[in-house]
Amino acid sequence: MDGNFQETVLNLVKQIPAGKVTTYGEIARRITGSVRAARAVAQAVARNPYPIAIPCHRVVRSDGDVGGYSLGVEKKIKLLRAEGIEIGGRKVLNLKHFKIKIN
DNA sequence: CCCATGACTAATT
DNA sequence: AAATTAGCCATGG
Repeated sequence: MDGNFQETVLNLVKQIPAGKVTTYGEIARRITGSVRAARAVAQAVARNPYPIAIPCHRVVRSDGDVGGYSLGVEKKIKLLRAEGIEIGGRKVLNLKHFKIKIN
Protein backbone atom coordinates (compact mmCIF):
# COMPACT_ATOMS: atom_id res chain seq x y z
CA MET A 1 0.00 0.00 0.00
CA ASP A 2 0.98 3.53 -0.54
CA GLY A 3 -0.85 5.09 2.40
CA ASN A 4 2.05 7.33 3.11
CA PHE A 5 -0.08 10.28 4.10
CA GLN A 6 -1.76 8.69 7.09
CA GLU A 7 1.53 7.20 8.19
CA THR A 8 3.21 10.60 8.06
CA VAL A 9 0.38 12.15 10.03
CA LEU A 10 0.49 9.52 12.76
CA ASN A 11 4.26 9.78 13.03
CA LEU A 12 3.97 13.51 13.64
CA VAL A 13 1.20 13.01 16.19
CA LYS A 14 3.45 10.64 18.10
CA GLN A 15 5.84 13.52 18.63
CA ILE A 16 3.38 15.70 20.53
CA PRO A 17 4.40 15.69 24.22
CA ALA A 18 1.86 15.32 27.02
CA GLY A 19 0.48 18.63 28.18
CA LYS A 20 0.79 20.14 24.72
CA VAL A 21 -1.50 20.22 21.69
CA THR A 22 -1.47 21.13 18.04
CA THR A 23 -4.12 21.60 15.36
CA TYR A 24 -5.21 19.65 12.32
CA GLY A 25 -4.23 22.62 10.23
CA GLU A 26 -0.72 22.84 11.65
CA ILE A 27 -0.09 19.22 10.81
CA ALA A 28 -1.44 19.79 7.33
CA ARG A 29 0.85 22.76 6.93
CA ARG A 30 3.81 20.74 8.11
CA ILE A 31 3.13 18.04 5.54
CA THR A 32 1.71 19.82 2.50
CA GLY A 33 2.83 23.35 3.16
CA SER A 34 -0.72 24.62 3.42
CA VAL A 35 -3.57 24.46 5.88
CA ARG A 36 -5.93 23.22 3.20
CA ALA A 37 -5.38 19.52 3.88
CA ALA A 38 -6.61 19.89 7.46
CA ARG A 39 -9.67 17.84 6.70
CA ALA A 40 -7.59 15.07 5.21
CA VAL A 41 -5.47 15.07 8.36
CA ALA A 42 -8.64 14.60 10.38
CA GLN A 43 -9.53 11.63 8.21
CA ALA A 44 -6.13 10.14 8.89
CA VAL A 45 -6.24 10.44 12.68
CA ALA A 46 -9.86 9.32 12.71
CA ARG A 47 -8.56 5.95 11.54
CA ASN A 48 -5.80 5.92 14.15
CA PRO A 49 -5.56 2.23 15.15
CA TYR A 50 -3.96 2.89 18.56
CA PRO A 51 -5.66 5.96 20.09
CA ILE A 52 -3.69 5.88 23.32
CA ALA A 53 -0.28 4.90 22.01
CA ILE A 54 -0.60 7.48 19.28
CA PRO A 55 -1.89 10.55 21.17
CA CYS A 56 -4.33 11.87 18.63
CA HIS A 57 -6.33 13.36 21.52
CA ARG A 58 -3.71 16.14 21.49
CA VAL A 59 -4.89 17.35 18.11
CA VAL A 60 -7.59 20.01 18.32
CA ARG A 61 -9.34 22.58 16.15
CA SER A 62 -7.85 25.91 15.20
CA ASP A 63 -10.69 27.75 16.95
CA GLY A 64 -9.99 26.00 20.24
CA ASP A 65 -12.79 23.46 20.04
CA VAL A 66 -11.48 20.05 21.01
CA GLY A 67 -12.78 18.48 17.82
CA GLY A 68 -13.70 14.83 17.64
CA TYR A 69 -12.38 11.54 18.95
CA SER A 70 -12.97 7.93 17.95
CA LEU A 71 -13.54 6.96 21.59
CA GLY A 72 -15.86 9.89 22.23
CA VAL A 73 -15.30 13.59 22.80
CA GLU A 74 -15.82 13.23 26.55
CA LYS A 75 -12.97 10.76 26.68
CA LYS A 76 -10.79 13.16 24.75
CA ILE A 77 -11.53 15.94 27.21
CA LYS A 78 -10.72 13.71 30.17
CA LEU A 79 -7.38 12.76 28.70
CA LEU A 80 -6.49 16.38 28.00
CA ARG A 81 -7.50 17.52 31.48
CA ALA A 82 -5.46 14.70 32.98
CA GLU A 83 -2.47 16.15 31.15
CA GLY A 84 -3.03 19.60 32.56
CA ILE A 85 -4.87 21.24 29.69
CA GLU A 86 -7.67 23.50 30.82
CA ILE A 87 -10.94 23.13 28.99
CA GLY A 88 -14.14 25.12 29.29
CA GLY A 89 -17.18 23.59 27.68
CA ARG A 90 -15.79 22.06 24.52
CA LYS A 91 -12.98 24.50 24.07
CA VAL A 92 -9.36 24.57 25.11
CA LEU A 93 -8.67 27.68 27.16
CA ASN A 94 -5.49 29.57 26.29
CA LEU A 95 -4.94 27.46 23.19
CA LYS A 96 -2.11 29.74 22.23
CA HIS A 97 -0.34 28.78 25.41
CA PHE A 98 -0.49 25.01 24.92
CA LYS A 99 -0.19 24.86 21.17
CA ILE A 100 3.14 23.82 19.75
CA LYS A 101 4.64 23.44 16.30
CA ILE A 102 6.01 20.18 15.12
CA ASN A 103 9.58 19.76 13.97
C1' DC B 1 -12.36 8.59 -13.51
C1' DC B 2 -16.44 10.35 -10.90
C1' DC B 3 -18.79 10.77 -6.51
C1' DA B 4 -19.56 10.95 -1.53
C1' DT B 5 -17.59 11.48 3.08
C1' DG B 6 -15.67 13.86 7.19
C1' DA B 7 -12.15 14.21 14.34
C1' DC B 8 -11.37 21.00 9.40
C1' DT B 9 -10.79 26.20 8.35
C1' DA B 10 -11.48 30.91 7.23
C1' DA B 11 -14.72 34.16 6.14
C1' DT B 12 -19.23 35.91 6.48
C1' DT B 13 -23.56 36.79 8.55
C1' DA C 1 -19.82 35.60 20.05
C1' DA C 2 -22.52 31.88 17.85
C1' DA C 3 -24.20 29.91 13.58
C1' DT C 4 -23.76 29.29 8.49
C1' DT C 5 -21.32 28.61 4.25
C1' DA C 6 -18.17 27.54 0.75
C1' DG C 7 -13.78 25.60 -0.10
C1' DC C 8 -10.31 21.82 0.28
C1' DC C 9 -8.16 17.22 0.25
C1' DA C 10 -6.89 12.28 1.10
C1' DT C 11 -9.75 7.91 1.02
C1' DG C 12 -12.83 4.36 -0.57
C1' DG C 13 -16.54 2.61 -3.48
